[in-house]
Amino acid sequence: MKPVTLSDIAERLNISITTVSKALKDYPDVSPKTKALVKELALTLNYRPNSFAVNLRTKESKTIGLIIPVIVHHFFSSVIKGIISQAEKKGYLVIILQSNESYELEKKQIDLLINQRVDGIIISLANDTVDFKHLNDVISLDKPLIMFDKIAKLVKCSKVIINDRQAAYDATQHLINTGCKRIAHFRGSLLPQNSIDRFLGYKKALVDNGIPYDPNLVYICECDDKSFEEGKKNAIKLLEDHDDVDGIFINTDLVAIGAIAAFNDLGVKIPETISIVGFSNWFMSSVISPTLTTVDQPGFEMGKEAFKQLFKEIRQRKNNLPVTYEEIVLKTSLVKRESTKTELTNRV
Amino acid sequence: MKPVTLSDIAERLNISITTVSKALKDYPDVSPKTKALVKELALTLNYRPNSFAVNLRTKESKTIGLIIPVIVHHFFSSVIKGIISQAEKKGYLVIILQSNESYELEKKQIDLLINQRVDGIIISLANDTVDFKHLNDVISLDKPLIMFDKIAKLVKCSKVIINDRQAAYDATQHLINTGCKRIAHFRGSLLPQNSIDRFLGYKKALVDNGIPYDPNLVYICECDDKSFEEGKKNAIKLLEDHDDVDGIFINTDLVAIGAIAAFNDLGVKIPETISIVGFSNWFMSSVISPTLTTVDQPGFEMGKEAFKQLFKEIRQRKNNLPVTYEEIVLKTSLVKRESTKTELTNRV
DNA sequence: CTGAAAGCGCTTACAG
DNA sequence: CTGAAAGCGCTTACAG
Repeated sequence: MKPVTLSDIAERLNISITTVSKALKDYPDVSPKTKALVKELALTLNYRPNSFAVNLRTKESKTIGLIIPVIVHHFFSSVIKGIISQAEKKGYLVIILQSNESYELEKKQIDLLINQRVDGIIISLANDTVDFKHLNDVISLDKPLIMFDKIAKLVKCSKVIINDRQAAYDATQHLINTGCKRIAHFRGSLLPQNSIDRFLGYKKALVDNGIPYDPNLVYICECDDKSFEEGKKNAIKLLEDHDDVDGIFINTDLVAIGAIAAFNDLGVKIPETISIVGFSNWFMSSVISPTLTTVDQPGFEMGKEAFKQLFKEIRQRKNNLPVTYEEIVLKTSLVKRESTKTELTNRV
Repeated sequence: MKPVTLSDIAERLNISITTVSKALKDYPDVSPKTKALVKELALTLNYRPNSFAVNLRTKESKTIGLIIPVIVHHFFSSVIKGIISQAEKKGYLVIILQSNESYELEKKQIDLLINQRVDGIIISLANDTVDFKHLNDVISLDKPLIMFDKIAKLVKCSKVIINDRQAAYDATQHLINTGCKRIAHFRGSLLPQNSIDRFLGYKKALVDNGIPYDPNLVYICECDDKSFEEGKKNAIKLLEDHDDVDGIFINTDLVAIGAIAAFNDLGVKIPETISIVGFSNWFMSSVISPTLTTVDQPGFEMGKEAFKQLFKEIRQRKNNLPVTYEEIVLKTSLVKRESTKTELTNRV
């Protein structure tokens, strides 16, 4: 059964394709009578505009692309949900690709999306990403690009982020306020901006509180598929290397949960012997034992904001208005749970 | 900057559009010299075929649609990953929609995808879905449709599932083998097929072991956003209603984790007082305390198989071959952990 | 109020 | 080996 076209309707009603097209789109210069006839027939024939033809004519696909490092991931799947829900409201569909934290794949996927002629792209960078040519390509093609979470500061486009440095500072300050004196940090890979910023926030909090920064207390965890294992491994290593550590600020909840598992196995008491603060507030963190103190990162809202900004820029470009890049910084908060002690009162 | 077209290349080289098109697609009837020239220029101009025009001509979009009930969900996000990874290999992109377990939304989304003219659709039904007209519409438009996990038995299309009944039977049998005599069941909503099948498996295991089936021991949990809370609530209720229960088989891990949280709070010992078996093997289940015995459901593989079958049917239709619907049943296994006791040996 | 016509950028059957 | 031409199904500026 071939799909119904405008010309099928035109033929049946003995009018022109032009008029059918205009009637369906409620142009003011079509008589109400004709409109009614056309619309009725379109309905009974179950007419559906051929999106391929519409796209070709309008040069728009009402589709956007999303590239994320990992899908099976509480934070990122929340972002996906935020983007999709917002896109749907505006009549946009979302094509999702997973870079697997690989720079090479990410480049290929950007290319795929450009070829597909999506109306815009939202991306969170792979840990691997060392070069931003592929991103600048998108911009030079005048295609809206929004980065979120793992961004590249040097790329000129809008960004949706949190204040990673401040959030990390506050998390570390909390450890200090609860009496920790020797605080380690499990950081993420070296390249991602947020991993750098969280590290800097940790360091600054120490220094501001007169605690010497000791690079030996900083462990790197590759936050990919094996985050949990990395957390376990590094927790054990930390204990061997530095048995005087009494607190750890950890880059990601999943790594923190690995550390907790290791400490539970070894009989190390949390928070009495070692306090732990994570980052992201995965759902899991509220149900493990002990529950994890962590930074709440609003994934769903970040997704929503990312799409909203993208939509704004798509419209601006379409109307030939100047495009303004924005840096949208969302609020985070520290969720205090069992993995840290109560803050001491009246500290100076 | 306008995108480069075939005619731009043709003009520059003073040859026809036809020849350019054929050269780029390596038609045998173009001279090697011309091919080389065309390909080189295409490369330097960074030519990208206009997918809208290609789609219009070929009537294919190399894009498929995926509708899932929830995205922030370990099982479903694993399926997404499986589908996307497989689709990418075959050059297909995936548009993802979330039905939020709503029948109305699901209907709208099917319509959206048909309008978008995706090459095929993969779906797991919403709990709400009572009627299958929208699905039969897809089929009558001769568009490939694959259902997975939450399927409708009556709809004639390929399906990727597990043997829910058998898996539930085995899970319940395990509770019996570990000495449980009075076993409750937290089931899912009434409509979904897998929720029904898991219930039937539970029931059959009881009967086969000479344990009377008691409908009062079956609690319904709406497995949506609030699964965890539902698990908590029902666990408390169960304890009030029937303090002699010594085992529970629970429809979904997240609900089971809620139940565990409630029992931990109340000081009810797991598995000594009550044993618990979940379903799905979420990552979380391996890190909570006690770790959860559960049925491993291969989400990633289900996604891969679903796409493979879809791809097969797309090809069959394209080549006017008869389309054969298949029911692909993937293996599950019971993962025994701390929430159940060791099986008694030499039982008859 | 209606419609003929051009054109979006491709692909492909056909002629030479 | 090359190319003119038709056509995929729309939209829209323009003429009447």
